[in-house]
Amino acid sequence: MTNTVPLKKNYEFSRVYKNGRFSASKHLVVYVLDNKLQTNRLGITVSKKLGKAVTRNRIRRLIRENYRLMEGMVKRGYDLVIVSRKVDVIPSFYDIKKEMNYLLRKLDMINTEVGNQ
RNA sequence: UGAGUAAGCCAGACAGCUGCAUGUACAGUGCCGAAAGGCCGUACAUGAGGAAAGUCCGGGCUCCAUAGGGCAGGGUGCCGGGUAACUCCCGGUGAAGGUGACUUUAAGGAAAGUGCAACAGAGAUAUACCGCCGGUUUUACCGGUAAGGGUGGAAAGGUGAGGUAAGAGCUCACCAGCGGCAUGGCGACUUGCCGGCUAUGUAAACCCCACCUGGAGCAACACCGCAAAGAGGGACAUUUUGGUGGCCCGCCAGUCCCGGGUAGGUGGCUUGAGCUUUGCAGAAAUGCAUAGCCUAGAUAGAUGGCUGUCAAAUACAGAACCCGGCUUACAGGCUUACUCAUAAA
RNA sequence: GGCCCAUUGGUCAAGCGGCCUAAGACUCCGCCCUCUCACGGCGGCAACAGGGGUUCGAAUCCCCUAUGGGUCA
Repeated sequence: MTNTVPLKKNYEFSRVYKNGRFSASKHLVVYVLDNKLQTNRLGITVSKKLGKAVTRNRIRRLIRENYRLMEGMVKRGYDLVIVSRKVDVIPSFYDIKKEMNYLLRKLDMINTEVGNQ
């Protein structure tokens, strides 16, 4: 993830929740806010209500891997927060991929020239 | 073959592509920096568990006094051993359960004292309702009695015989309980003999006895930087205030509180009561010796993703200062020893 | 990560080991009152987080588990 650094502080998350645009699907919610930087900042939220440490680690890793694979297509200069919603079964890699692609396109975050290559 | 008991082991593997963290090496005269150094890149090595979990105990470590005294509080509770220590482990004793292999066991003291024992029942730590026996002023009283009935979790040892007006440890035998002596054992205790003739239960109720126990926790603590403070207001003057924690003493300091303000970094952070092999001691837990090994260390938090093969494999579950235990969760598979039943030889 | 606390009807809650078949209030249901509704009156349904242990007897005492919450930089 060469163009992305982690989003760390609680007040940074709060700013994105309060001021940013969002879009939701079955398993995910994505928040986006312009950060006026050269890089993107990514925060992943998996609530303790979703399960124990192994389950939460699994979801977080799937989200992170999918973001890594489509990072080249995402526009730069934004703060992103991806929240996992409560579900009964852990979603698969391809579910996450499909939903993330859909949500980022809906929020106009995909760089079309790179995406068409 | 079936049923079971005990002890122990494994916790998907391999291959390909592609990511992450740490360490080591190398290079670019790339970027930042005064420098030390840091960032970026490539290669290689290593990279979660038997419970990492719950936080129920015990320690190491750090700070508070070098952890001191007394009271209070808390914990443990058959005996011996092991250990750094333990509410742990091993072996044994007693008791309970099982045909058995074996399992379970908070198992000191009720004769130091206090409390409690609802309802039922005549009576609950002492008693006389029905009854039995004797007597009389004969249909109800008095006396004796605790065999029998009934109540209860528990009714002043149990069974049998003698004895008696009827009965009773009143007497005897056996059993149980208590005390003494002896035997075996380090000991819990066992076995035997003798004695007196009876002592409700509850201590996971207060308590007594013995032993242990200072408090807090890596968000401890140490250092650096920024900011703040050093301004202002208030308290105290050694019988006070704070460190100090449930209290008192003792010790230490000369200041302390309010107000204002608080988004950083480094160390602690992994070589340790460590792991593996062999030998010796021991019944075992464990100890000693020898040889070899280095085996996660993150800081929004690293082990991931996809594909293929194996009959199937997403069981429970993710290190956060580190160890020793306990408890709880758990798919499937394997090994060893033993018991019972049935059959065959 | 560490240290603490709590759990009783749908909700808020009281409860000396036996008087507990568990107080009370709100809610809900039925009846009465009223022309009707509300208020009021009468009656009813409904709970000790789960599992072991101690005890004659446990909501209460002890242990384990689950869930919820607080606090520390």
